[in-house]
Amino acid sequence: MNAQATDARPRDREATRERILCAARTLFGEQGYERVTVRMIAAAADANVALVGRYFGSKAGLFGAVLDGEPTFGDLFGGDFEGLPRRLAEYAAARMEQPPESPILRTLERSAGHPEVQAVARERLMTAVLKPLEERLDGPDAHARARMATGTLIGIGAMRRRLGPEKPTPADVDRLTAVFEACLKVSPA
Amino acid sequence: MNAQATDARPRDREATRERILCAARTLFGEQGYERVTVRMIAAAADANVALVGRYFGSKAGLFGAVLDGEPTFGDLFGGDFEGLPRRLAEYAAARMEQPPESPILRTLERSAGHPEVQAVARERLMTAVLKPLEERLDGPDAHARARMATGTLIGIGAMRRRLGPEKPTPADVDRLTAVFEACLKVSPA
DNA sequence: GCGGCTAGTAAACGCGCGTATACTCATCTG
DNA sequence: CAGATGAGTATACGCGCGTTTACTAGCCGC
Repeated sequence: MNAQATDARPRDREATRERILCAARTLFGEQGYERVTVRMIAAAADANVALVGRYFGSKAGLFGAVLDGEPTFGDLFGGDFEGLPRRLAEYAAARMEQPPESPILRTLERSAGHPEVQAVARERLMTAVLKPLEERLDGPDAHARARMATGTLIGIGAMRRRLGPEKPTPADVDRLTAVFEACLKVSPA
Repeated sequence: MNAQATDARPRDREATRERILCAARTLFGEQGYERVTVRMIAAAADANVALVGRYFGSKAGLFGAVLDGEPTFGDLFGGDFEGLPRRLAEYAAARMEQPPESPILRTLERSAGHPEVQAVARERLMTAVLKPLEERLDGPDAHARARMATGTLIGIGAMRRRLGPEKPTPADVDRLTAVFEACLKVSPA
């Protein structure tokens, strides 16, 4: 038997790269860009620190790669327009209840820091959330309405982060639905 | 005339302390706890770095002193309950338009970082915003409703920070009013 | 079987951070 | 005017960060 099974791992650039990316996704999602160090990521991925630099160029590059891999909100926004506020409400409620894996919003809302990352974060926020939502909206003020709904989503996440998760009641989901309806409505009352 | 006016400053412990505190308030409000260094604060206050330590014990202590000096939201929440959503909307709209001085929300929303500061930030968010608002609300779910409105306020600030300020139209204020009404209403629809 | 490409490693570099220390000198008291 | 007090200063310490460099060793084609 060649050495022990514990420290034997086949050399595999792709697999290692993937481990690093996965660890980064989790940690960035949990703690945001600034608080996560490349050493933490490397340790979580059981890889060497230098490999982060080699495979992703820099910490910011790795962050960008993480964002690139995040799913779009197409499925959320895609259905019928009538049910959109309710779907957003249910998504937000789910986010309220438990720390999510590491969706784009959480990562972004946690990474207000380095200006280097602000650019990529803002660009991603626009292309992945704001723009798709905006394109779903008819009538005037589509941008402002999409912006308000996005802001509400972010705010709910921020609150959960500050005050801890909270199990939403059915009344909460109803209220959230009303809030998103108010956000997206063309002319308020 | 004794010496030049440019580099002559009377030795005044209180005044210097105040300059540091003021600079910290501005910088923390603009950039958050993590991104602001004590050297930046000292430079902005035209004071020596060591004085920060001497007068406030530590960076976290200085942050706490800043939060202590921030105004409460009593005036916003204090008026008639009917007009509360509109007042919140107008406040949020004003926040959308231009970077505010350094209100508590901005400081808090920017300081998600160090756990040491998280505690004081959360406590402050609760005592200065969430609790006062919650106490203004009658009926069930007061906590959830206050939480949602607070989250919306934070979310709007977060959006402005990400995407830049944007001049809100009257329609935006109307929409915001509707959103806050939806947040605060006892039973949605 | 062996040489070369390259995945993976170890260690260090330079930097900026928060903080602590030792000092200078303006101001006030007698 | 002389001396004490303490506001203000200059500087260094230790640390952890992102990054880089020089090296080791596993795999693959010949």
